[in-house]
Amino acid sequence: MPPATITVPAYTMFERHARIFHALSDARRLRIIDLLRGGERCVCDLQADLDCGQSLLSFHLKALRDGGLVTARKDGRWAYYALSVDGLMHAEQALSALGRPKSILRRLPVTCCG
Amino acid sequence: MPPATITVPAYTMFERHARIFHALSDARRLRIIDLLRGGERCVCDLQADLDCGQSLLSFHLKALRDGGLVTARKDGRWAYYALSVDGLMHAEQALSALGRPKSILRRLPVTCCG
DNA sequence: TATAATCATCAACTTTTCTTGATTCAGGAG
DNA sequence: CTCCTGAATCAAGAAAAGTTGATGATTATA
Repeated sequence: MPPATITVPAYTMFERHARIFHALSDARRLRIIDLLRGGERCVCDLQADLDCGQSLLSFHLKALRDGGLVTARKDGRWAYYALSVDGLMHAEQALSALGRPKSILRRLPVTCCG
Repeated sequence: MPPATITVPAYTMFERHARIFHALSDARRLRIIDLLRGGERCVCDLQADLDCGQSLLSFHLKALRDGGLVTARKDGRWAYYALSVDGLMHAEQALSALGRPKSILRRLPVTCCG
């Protein structure tokens, strides 16, 4: 019998980064992040500030978790969310890489057409 | 006759930033940006590297234009795209603002529940 | 002028994401 | 245990985004 193999979805770097930016691509989620800039908050507290349904908020918090932008902590029957310094750092690194020129040679005018 | 008024859609800062991040939220678009890191490129050239249909590429280039991440220039029958330094800077500013603590006072533990 | 090439846009369709309301689960209070 | 509350998850529908192929505008080339 062959050894058991686990098939891991092979995400490219572009897919990983796209996932992070997707978490940031919604105005509601940016508002949530803005609220969390003030420090850790429980969900019911966020709900009051955002004036949106509970399940909708939960949906967006999940999107932020999946993107690694926030961390969740349960205490009793409350859930506390906070910004993930690591996640934000990854996002900044991904973004700054996009603007970095690839190589001085490649920057020379490309004569593909015309 | 009352003076003509132009109704401008009132985008919040969050909506503007969400639009920028949305442009970055797709792996294909990140690949395009990566190709443009090497310098300005015409569409037919990009198409060869991306191995995707022409109208699809055009669709994604439009998304990048709308997000302000790239600039387009027409020369004869060719269109040349390049990274927008301004656009990338805006994105970086938007992102770094998200991580900046709002105020020392607000960082004190919030006692909303429990 | 006629032809072919580049690229944007449109229409139709598929897939993904968002939204809402209901259900479920876990923990604390009575 | 039973009831209530905070929060995640599910199911179903609405909205948005992605994909494909066709059409059209513009411009170089024969």
